[in-house]
Amino acid sequence: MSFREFREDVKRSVELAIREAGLPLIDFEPSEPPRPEFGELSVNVAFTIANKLGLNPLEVAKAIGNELKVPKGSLISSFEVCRPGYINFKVRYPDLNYRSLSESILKEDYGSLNIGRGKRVCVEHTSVNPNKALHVGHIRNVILGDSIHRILKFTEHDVQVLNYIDDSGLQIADIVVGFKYVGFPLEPPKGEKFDHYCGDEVYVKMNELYKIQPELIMKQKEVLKEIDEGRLDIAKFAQEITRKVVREQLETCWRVGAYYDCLNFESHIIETGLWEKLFNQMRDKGMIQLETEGKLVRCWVIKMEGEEDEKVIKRSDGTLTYIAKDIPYAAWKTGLVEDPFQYNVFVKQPNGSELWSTVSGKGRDLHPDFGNADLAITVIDVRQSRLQKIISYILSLLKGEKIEKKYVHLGYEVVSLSRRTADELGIMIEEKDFIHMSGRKGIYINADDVLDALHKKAYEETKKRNPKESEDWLHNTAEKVAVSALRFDLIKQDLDKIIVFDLRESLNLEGETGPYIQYAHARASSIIRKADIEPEITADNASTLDHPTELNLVKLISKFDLYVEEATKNLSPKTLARYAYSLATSFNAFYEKNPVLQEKDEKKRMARITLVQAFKNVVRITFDLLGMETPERI
RNA sequence: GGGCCCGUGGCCUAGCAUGGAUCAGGGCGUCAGCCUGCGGAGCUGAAGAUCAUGGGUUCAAGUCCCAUCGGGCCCGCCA
Repeated sequence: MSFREFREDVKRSVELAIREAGLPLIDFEPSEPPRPEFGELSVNVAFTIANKLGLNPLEVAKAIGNELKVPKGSLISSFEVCRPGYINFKVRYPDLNYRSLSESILKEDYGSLNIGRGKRVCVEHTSVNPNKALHVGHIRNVILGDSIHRILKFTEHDVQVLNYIDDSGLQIADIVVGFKYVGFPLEPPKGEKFDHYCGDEVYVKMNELYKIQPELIMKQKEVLKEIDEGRLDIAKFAQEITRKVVREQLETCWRVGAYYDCLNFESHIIETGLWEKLFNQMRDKGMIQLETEGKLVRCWVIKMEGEEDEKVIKRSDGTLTYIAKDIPYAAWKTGLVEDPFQYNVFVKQPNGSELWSTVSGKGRDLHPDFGNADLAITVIDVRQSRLQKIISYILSLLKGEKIEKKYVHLGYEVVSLSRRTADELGIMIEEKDFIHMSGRKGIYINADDVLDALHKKAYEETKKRNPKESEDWLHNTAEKVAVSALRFDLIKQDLDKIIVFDLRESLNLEGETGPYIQYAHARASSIIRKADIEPEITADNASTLDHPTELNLVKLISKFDLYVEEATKNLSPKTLARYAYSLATSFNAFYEKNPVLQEKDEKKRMARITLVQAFKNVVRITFDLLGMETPERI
């Protein structure tokens, strides 16, 4: 928080000086200068003012500088008017050291903000069709959604995490046909997870079979209709299968540290009459029409303003399309309709929390409130952008006002496989550097397999460094390292960049990676363990921190809440991932140059110990916000 | 055909919503170094960039606007 105070000190005193100098007050933000000699903050408002008045920027900066007074008790140590027209400020380090370290040294909630107080948010993520296992691409979705939920919670939003389970689509019919009519055994081969088996074996093979035996497509349609209508036998069987797959998928999600509050089964949207209600509303408002001629005859369609084609929401055979069911769901999320669902606990999660789900028939009387959020965030890849826009458009029509601020599509680019990894998996790929994943075509790498490979590598590395530790401890630690490697790898870059996943490259645990940061944390932990003393920062010993690497680390720590704010406002976990990395780099630079335990000067030693402790605490909190762990030793 | 996104050293990437300071940050890879001090998953250094191209706006453009080229995606009675 202390760097924020410094920034406010700078801003306020400059504003005052501008007024004193009789210049027009223009809104500005102090920013960080490119070089350390220029201080810690810089103001370029002189350029804007000069431009407006047709004056020389340097003259304007000087005029402001002449009126500038450093307020007593502020964190400003000095300022200087520089060449083309900047006003540069230096921070009073001894004070920043003291304030920053005493705030950050132990507090669990250091850096938390209350910007979300009273705001109810639901985050929908994962939402993988329950006919297959999660591949790495899905993990990008899971960790994005999970990290955002953690960050929003940290900033005091009232967050609920939803996972939408499409248990009534064609892809479910595919595996049901496989089990019921093609004769795939219900039991997976020994040692294979059921979700892997359904996806890798049944689903992929069914899609090949349709080409050879077109009569199966008739079966597929039949089954779909039965599932939709909820007719006893097949529908019940489909339910059993999808729930079984969901349980297995959740294992993978939990493995990477993602937890949920509620599963929304698509079938319940029909069952509760929620779809019917929305359908009637849309029809009465004239938003949808029944086509009476043309190729879409007997379909109910919606036409978007400025769009050529209409979108089918109810097929001529009476079944519903995917988007149809998303409309009531979105309406429920944003509180446009009363909650029609019944709930029960689906499973107790490894973190101790209860995961609820919508249920058929009667659920529990007492349950948490779901839906009805001030802000609904849907995490889904960019290929869904158009559809999400349509949904948002429909919601706006239903509500009678713009809803863009309430219904947010958080889109991200897909994860593809590198040519090398595709080759190694035996996937044919021609002329391209990468290949997009496809569940149906069997082009993907399962998340569990990636995690297993990472685990194996991390295990070897950890064992080298901790040869005497138990197998249990080693595997436990290796898993934490593996998860941070994968999560960090998938969260560190911008959402609009395609990630070309290369298994061999991902196994490199050096450089800009999660394990690099965990390693720095483990080094810090080792120092604290050996110091075996209660860290204590005082105004006196804080002033002994004066090496550039010490000050740099203090400065970064003092800016934590500014990064939290940015990450929250932009829904951008990447910001915090980069922050964590810069903390670690900065710590390693400090570590290289400054002995802690060997330091002779007692005050200095204590100050450094508190710096190490503060670093440790802030990395831990940051990693926590990104769903990664920081073991004491790795 | 209509729409969206990307294009920064051999490869990957930050910076772009709020345009500013004659080193455009990192990482991987390559090469050369660093431990009788707290963990070498580390640190230091070197080589390597017409910020895709061409215009425009501006005192100032990697950042804003337009066009072009290259790559990806979306536009289904699939989800």
